[in-house]
Formats: sequence, C-alpha cells, structure tokens
Amino acid sequence: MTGPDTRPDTRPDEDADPDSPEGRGGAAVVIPAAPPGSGRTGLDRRRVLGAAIEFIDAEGLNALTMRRLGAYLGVEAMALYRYVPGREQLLDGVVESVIDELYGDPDVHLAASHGWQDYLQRLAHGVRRIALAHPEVFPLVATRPPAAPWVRPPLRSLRWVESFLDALIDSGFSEASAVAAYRAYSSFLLGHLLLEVSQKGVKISPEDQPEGVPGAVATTDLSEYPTVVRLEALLSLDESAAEFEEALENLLGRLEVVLREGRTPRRGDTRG
Amino acid sequence: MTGPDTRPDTRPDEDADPDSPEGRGGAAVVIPAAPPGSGRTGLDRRRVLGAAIEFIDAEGLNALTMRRLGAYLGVEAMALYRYVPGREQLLDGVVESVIDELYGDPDVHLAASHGWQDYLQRLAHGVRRIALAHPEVFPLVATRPPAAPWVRPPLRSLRWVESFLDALIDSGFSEASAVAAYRAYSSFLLGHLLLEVSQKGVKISPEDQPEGVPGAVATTDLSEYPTVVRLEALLSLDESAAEFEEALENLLGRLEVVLREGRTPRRGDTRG
DNA sequence: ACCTGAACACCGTTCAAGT
DNA sequence: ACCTGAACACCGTTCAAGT
Repeated sequence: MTGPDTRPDTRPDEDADPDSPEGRGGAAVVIPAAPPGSGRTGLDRRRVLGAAIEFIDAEGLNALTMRRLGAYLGVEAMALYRYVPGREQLLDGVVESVIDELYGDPDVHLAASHGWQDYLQRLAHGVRRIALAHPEVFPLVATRPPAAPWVRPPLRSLRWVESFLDALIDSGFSEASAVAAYRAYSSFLLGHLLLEVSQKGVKISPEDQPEGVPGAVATTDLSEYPTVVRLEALLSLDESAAEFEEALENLLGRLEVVLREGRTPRRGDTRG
Repeated sequence: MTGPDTRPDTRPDEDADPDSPEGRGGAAVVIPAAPPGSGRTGLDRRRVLGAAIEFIDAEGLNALTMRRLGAYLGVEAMALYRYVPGREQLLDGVVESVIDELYGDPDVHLAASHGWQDYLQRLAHGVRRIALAHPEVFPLVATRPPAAPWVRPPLRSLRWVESFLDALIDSGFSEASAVAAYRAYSSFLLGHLLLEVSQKGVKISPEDQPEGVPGAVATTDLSEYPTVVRLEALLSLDESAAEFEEALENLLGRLEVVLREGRTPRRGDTRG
C-alpha cells in the first residue's frame, strides 16, 4: 500500500496551528466562527489562505499585498494578522495549501496496488495538475526555502517523502536507491514543471508591447542568430505534455534498472 | 525577525554625511563626479548592476531595495533611475549580467573541437559554477519570465541557444532533435541547480530557532514518519555534485542514442 | 550632466481602541 | 472575540531644483 497514510483524517486544516497565541485551553467548544450559513463573514485561517490562492491565480503574485487581500475578503488588512503571523508566513501557508491539494486528488490517492511505477506516474501527474492549475503559485512552490534539506520542492511535505520512500522500499529498492530515486524524481518534476508554467505564463506577460514607434528597439537584432531564426517554428512548439511523459518514462526506466540490477545505468548501456 | 535590519546604514564607504548639522565647511572636498582615474565614483549601468549582484550575494534578495542599493553605492536611490528604468528592470539586468558571466568563462568558451558531448558538459558545468557562486540570485534566473518562450532558463540568452543548436546540428542531429535536446537540457539544469542552491541556502535560513520554550512545537511530530526518521542520515547527505554528473551523463547518453539511431530511447531499451 | 530633496501613493506591522 | 483607526517606518517612483 502506497498512499500516504491513508484515511486518518489527515486533513491539513485544523490542528497543527502552533502559533495560537495563548488561550486555547477553553473548555467550551470554541467553534471558531463559521455561523450556520457559512456566509462570507467568519474569517478563518483556511479561508484566508484560500483567498490568497484565488487572488494570486487571478492577479498574479506581485499583486498580493496584505491590504489588497484584506479588501478582497471584505476586511481591513490588520484583521488578517489574527490568522497569519505575517506576509512571509502567509506565502508559506499558500505553498502548503496548494501542495495539500494533492491529498484530495483521487487519481493520486488510489490504492497503489499497481506497483511503484504506477504510483510514481500518478504522483507526478498529480503534481503537474496542481502546477498547471496554479501557474502563478508554482514558482513559490519551487523557490521557498524548504523546512528541511530533505523536504524538497516540489513535494515539500514529509508525508509525501515518507510515502514515496515506503513505496520504493516495499517494492524492493534498497534504502540508498530509494533516496537517490527521490532526489532524481524531485529534480525532474521541478525542472520540467517550472519551465512548463513559465512557458505558459509568457504568453500573457509581454506587458507593454510598444506599437508603432518606428525607430524603436524592435526586440533584438535577430540576424546574429540565424539558427534560432530558422528553427523558430520548431522552437515555438509547445510539446510540454509529451516531453513530460517521455522524461518521466525515462526516469522510471532508469529506476527499473537500478532495482533489477542493483546499480546505476551508465552511458553505454543502451547499446544492444 | 527577517532580513538584515542592520539599521545603521550598511554603507561600506565612509560617512556620507547622514545628518551632521551643517558643518562641512570645506567646499573643495566634494568631488562628486568621475575624475580621470575611473575612481569609485562615476556611476554607470554596469557598476549599478554589479553592485546589485554583490548586494544580493551578501544580504539576500529580499534586502535589495532601491534605497539600500543607492546607499551601498554612496548615492541617493533616485540617482539609480538614470541607469535603470525601475526595480523590475534592475532585476532583469541582474539576471542578464549573471548569465553573461558565462561568456567570460574560459572553461566554457574553449574551441568546441572535442565534440558536442564535451561542449554540453562544459556548458553545464559553467552554469553550475555560476549558480553556486550566486545562490541568492539563481532563483531569479530560474523564475523571471523569459523574453521569448524559446529562451529558457537557465541559459536565458539567444546567443547560448544559437550556439547550443549549432553545436548539435553540426554534429549530425536533426533540427527537431536538437530542439528537443535543448529542452531536455534546460529542464535538467534548471531542476538540478535550483534544488542544489536551495539545499545550500537552507543551512543558513533556519531563521529564529526557538530555544528552550518547553512545550513548544518542536518542529513536527516525526513519529508519523518512521521511514524518514530511519533514513535521516541518508537523506541528509549532500550528493549534489555526484548526482549532477550522473544525471548529466545520463542525458548525454540519451542524446547519443537519438543521434545514432534517430529515435528516442524507450523504457525497455536498457535490457540486453 | 548628474545628483538631491521633497513629495506622493502604497507597503507591512503594531497597538490601543471600538463593538 | 474579532475587527478597525491611527500611526510608524519603510518602499518605489516623480519631478522640480540644485550644482
């Protein structure tokens, strides 16, 4: 079984709130906000983070300020500090929430009875779905300093590391190979997905395209780059999806060799 | 607290007269502009960008503000706008300058007469050297939106794309294979190097390690992650350099197959 | 020609105060 | 218990003014 610790209400919300200032001992039930109608009022850490994600998706990362997020939630900026210690931690929370979406992804969470390769495939596709769903957030997922050196982007969660390693070890990988596989897998996902989302983003980003402006710069002098010019059509093709599949297949193939032969494939291996 | 709040001006040079009442009688001392000897005065776009890189390397990306960079150069922030249109373009210039260091790298710039594999090796190592020399800048190299979709991080320069494609095509690659190779190579470099620099950075970043604080969170409850705990030593090893070599070798091996057999290697190939 | 001072709009964050 | 108003220190950027 490979899913990260299956059922037990591993919900990312509630609990795990280390910063609640002091109170907390309250005998009464608390019930933090959320009146019957679950109306737009009743702030809540989860709602704040969710709003931040929506806001970034819609307006871009640079547009997110405490004040604007407050306004988006119909509240003054200062009210947010009740749910989040500051802006940096808001961003940390955003990254965590986005990654936590993986836990709700049924395609990833399937009982992983189809072997480690199937599991790694589904996990990779789950992460890719998240990256494509939140292209403005993914650079944050990619670059926020991880909590520990072995919690790597883009998985970023102890639970996924645990589940990844267990899956491989249960399938016969040595501990060292499982760790090496985890590293190679992270690096593949990170590089590929970061490039894919940034390629997506560039289609909108050109900001101010100067119009007429006759004698203007006109980008660059392309005559010095004849090959680039000649291959422009090829270079502009977006084959991200196919490349992702291919690189993933290749990685799995390499890991298979490690598992079967207990060694790392080398440069000449592919000869017959 | 975050960031180096070192309030008292981080100015490296002497007192730039913060608020001395009015002394300064000597009218002769000033010398504000560039004297013959190209002294430390005499601002200049290149000097501004160079200072920005030094500043980021030393204080971190978040610490870089127009005002602080001005102070670092012994000048008011507003003076910088003569050389750079604004903060965003400053950062673009920083990224460009850092990547341009590759052009001065003799190890990369060798006549590429030892074949395409040797060239790709040297180029990759050159980029890695830059990433490790400027770990605080590299995330910027990785995430700034590229000028065109086919100018990909971390190379980010038309000249390198041109040179990369020429090298492969001259060696017999088809145009399509050369482009595919360029994509795979970018993705490998980006993923690997971004992870490597962030792993480096984490060693310093732990910010405020709370000391005693008996009942505190103490990071997380590790008992739910027995495999991670058991493999902690393995997971903490930094094998970045070896992994880089290995992944690079593997990529070159794949490309070799494409070149020789005109096709993409598939999952079963490594069988005898 | 190059830099500064003052000003503007906007930030993150604190804290006392409202309800 | 939860939110606001006012305030503080700092930002990016503009523009007229100094030299």
